Amino acid sequence: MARPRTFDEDQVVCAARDQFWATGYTATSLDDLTAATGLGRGSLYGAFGDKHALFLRALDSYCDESTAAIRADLSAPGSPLERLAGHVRAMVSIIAGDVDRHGCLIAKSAAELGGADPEVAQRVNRVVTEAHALLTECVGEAQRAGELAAGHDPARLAGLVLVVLRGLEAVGTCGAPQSMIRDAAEQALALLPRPAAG
Amino acid sequence: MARPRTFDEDQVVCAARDQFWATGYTATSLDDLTAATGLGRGSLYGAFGDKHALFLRALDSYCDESTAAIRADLSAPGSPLERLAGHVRAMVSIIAGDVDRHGCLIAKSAAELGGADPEVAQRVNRVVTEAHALLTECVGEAQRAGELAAGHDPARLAGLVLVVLRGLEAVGTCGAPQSMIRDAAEQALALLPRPAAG
DNA sequence: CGCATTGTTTACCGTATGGTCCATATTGGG
DNA sequence: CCCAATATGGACCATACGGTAAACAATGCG
Repeated sequence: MARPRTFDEDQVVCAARDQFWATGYTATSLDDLTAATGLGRGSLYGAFGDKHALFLRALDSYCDESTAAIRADLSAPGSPLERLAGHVRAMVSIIAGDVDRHGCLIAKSAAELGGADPEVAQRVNRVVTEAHALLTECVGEAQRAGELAAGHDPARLAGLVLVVLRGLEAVGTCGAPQSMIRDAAEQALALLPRPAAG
Repeated sequence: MARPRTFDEDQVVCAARDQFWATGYTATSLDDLTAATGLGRGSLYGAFGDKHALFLRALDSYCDESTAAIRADLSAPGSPLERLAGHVRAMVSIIAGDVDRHGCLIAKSAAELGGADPEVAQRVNRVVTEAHALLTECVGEAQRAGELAAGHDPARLAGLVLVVLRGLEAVGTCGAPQSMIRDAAEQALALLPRPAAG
């Protein structure tokens, strides 16, 4: 009935996301996007609307993958505390291995647009809320398993873990050495309140 | 001998800094800057060079004030641990009171330009290094005063505190509720390793 | 009072921007 | 084979961008 598309929409969103990730929203031009995706302006606008809509699509893709990665880490094999530690260490690996200093697209978008763009702010806030919920669940499990002290509100404790995780990303983006990032993560894990011995 | 300037350079840098702070480097136009500073393009370029140089001046101003604020908090009256806690709570107040979601200009600049602009990266890294040094000094004092457990490397502990501080800012920028920010800060302070009782 | 020197103002420049339009190409249905 | 329908690619548009230049204003010195 009509000419079929020659591209895969998800692949294009992925390419656009990498471009936005590397150069930020404002500093990414339409020419950058056509070059990154291989699509002409007409196709891009026909399929996604405009630059801002494409960015939201790209951001959504990143957010979905981030949340899925957290969920995967926290539901991996192992005890609750092992899974929590595994997630923290996985984040450390990503942050310490980020040679290009692209940072996290969510943090980057929040910094660049969060204050002025409600659609971005809403997405960023949603990811943080979901991450907190997942961490809360895992902390609760660790408490019930006797790996962490009961008597602490798991949501509050998960909030601290979330703050540490975002802090690791932030200092990494600021160029802190890998050793500081690894050390801080291990200290945070070690200082989580354990049950009284015996 | 020559016509005198009609503006105060520091005041102009301050106005430009606020504009960059609000809208970011790339999204701030020359027109925004002339409007914010009240100066014409000629004066701006005559006094500062170009947009990038003016941004670096603005960033330097912000960095200097930030470092000075940390130093002031950590050398306020009170015991070392009280000063450390005072600084953390001061940061919490700033973050929780940031209704406009401007965030921290250093974090914002690091996110937007840190990966591509070595001059920005260097400044950001310097502030983080200085903050770490100041925190290390204060943590060491707290250990010597018996408020924190000896036997922990003060630099490592200070790294964790720095991570938590930057994390508080990051989650604040992401729209986390004030309660989470305050809670996380208090938990972090409470979990710092104390000397064994007795 | 000139005059050199510097600051200020404004018009202007070339370019890059986000976005649109249209001619062309490719499909399936009649 | 033609037509409706959608996709593609590139020319094109108005505007906004960072930056420059030149005319003009204000100062101190001689």
